[in-house]
Amino acid sequence: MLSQSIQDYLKTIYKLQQDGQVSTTKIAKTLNISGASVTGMLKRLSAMKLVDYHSYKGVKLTEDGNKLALEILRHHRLLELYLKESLGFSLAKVHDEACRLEHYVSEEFVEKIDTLLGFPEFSPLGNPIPTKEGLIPTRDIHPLNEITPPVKVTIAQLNDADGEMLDYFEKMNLLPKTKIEVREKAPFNGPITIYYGGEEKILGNEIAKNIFVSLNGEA
Amino acid sequence: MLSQSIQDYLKTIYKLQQDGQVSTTKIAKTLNISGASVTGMLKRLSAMKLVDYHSYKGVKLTEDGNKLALEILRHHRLLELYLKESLGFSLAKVHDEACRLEHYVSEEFVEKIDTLLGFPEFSPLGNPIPTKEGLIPTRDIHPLNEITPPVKVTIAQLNDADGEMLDYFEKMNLLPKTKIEVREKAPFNGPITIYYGGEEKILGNEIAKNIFVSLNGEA
DNA sequence: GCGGTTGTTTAATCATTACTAAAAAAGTTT
DNA sequence: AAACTTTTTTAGTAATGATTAAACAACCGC
Repeated sequence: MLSQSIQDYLKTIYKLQQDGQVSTTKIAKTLNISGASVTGMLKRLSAMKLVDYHSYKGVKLTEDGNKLALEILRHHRLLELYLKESLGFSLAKVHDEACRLEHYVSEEFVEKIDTLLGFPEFSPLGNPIPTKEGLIPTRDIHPLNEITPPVKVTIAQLNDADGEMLDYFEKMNLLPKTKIEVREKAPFNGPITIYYGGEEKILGNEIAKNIFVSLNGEA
Repeated sequence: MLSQSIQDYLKTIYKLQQDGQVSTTKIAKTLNISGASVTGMLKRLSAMKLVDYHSYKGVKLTEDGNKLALEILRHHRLLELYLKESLGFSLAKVHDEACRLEHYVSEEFVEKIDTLLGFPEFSPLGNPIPTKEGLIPTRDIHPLNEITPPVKVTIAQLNDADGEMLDYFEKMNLLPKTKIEVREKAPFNGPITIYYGGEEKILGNEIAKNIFVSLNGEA
């Protein structure tokens, strides 16, 4: 079995890959460790053929690495849903608990909760749950920072990469299924003005990038 | 949080303590590691004030160590019951899965499954589940090797220390609630002849030590 | 294209937790 | 009590996975 650490690297690289080039520093920041540690681990992962890594050039998951990352995500997101639905955990705590457990639940455990939950497609944060075969359900959603106002949208997905940001979303009540009105968007990646719950709020671009919305009300 | 390794040592020492003096070698055998590793760890645990350790004299858990060991056991046994009752795991797999997860579930997780299960007192293997306050439910049970035949008894508890032995119990269908007839016991810790499920079986003393039975039919 | 900033890698270290081999202490025989 | 056996500890080493400090590469502005 892969170490917890390696699993975390793979998961992180997978997620960062969706946003473009993956650099040492990005990984280091995401995992809150030093860049040097990342370099060291990337060499190991490269030797294990889980990533393609070339000094100063960034990393990419290999076929194998990708498959493993999807398995880990599957565990994580099924656990999230399970913790919420079956054990009544609050959204705020679901992510952290799943982050710890995902490395240690057996394949059988995951199968069992998958069945129990009726083979769900999305986590409570709206993230797609890869199937056992590595297929990822898709929806027609858009990052909030690319929405052109004015328009009414529904929050569909929150990036589950950053625990602190999730705390913020929860505090702000910006959760999946919430309907919001996008009122204004300042140019040059400026802040975005939205209206929901009877109030107007302003979100920075960086935050908005992590909120995905659907235009058709699908949550 | 204590490392998985430290938690395993504490749990092991706790269990061995119930059988008398705890030596380096006993711990090493139980955990399947070298004696030298144990010596090293005992020094660390001693420095952490979790055990009283004096070279060549054996170990004892301190007050603090005992408290932690009970917490770990609580996690383990509640998980066992949960995996069996709520997720339908087979008895055979419950132990291993719980062994892995016990180190990583949060206090809140444990509270939730405790409530869900109705604050149970015994694990599926019949082991007492310590309460949050560290109290241990008791029953009037006896190790099978100390039973004087002939008498009919009910299996109440299987020691959950050794995975392989559990496999054996399961294969032999020697599980809690099973009613058995103790027919004969050879002197000088000799084998014990029992009858159940329409057959007569002979158990070695070492095995019998790990089976606890009740005389009053209570399982 | 030179100098500075930023990002990345190397090198040396540390903490954990295991290991083996050898030394030392304790216990057992005779 | 001397000799032998068993148990335990010491000493030295290894793998993982993190660290800092320093060297090195890449990019950016002028």
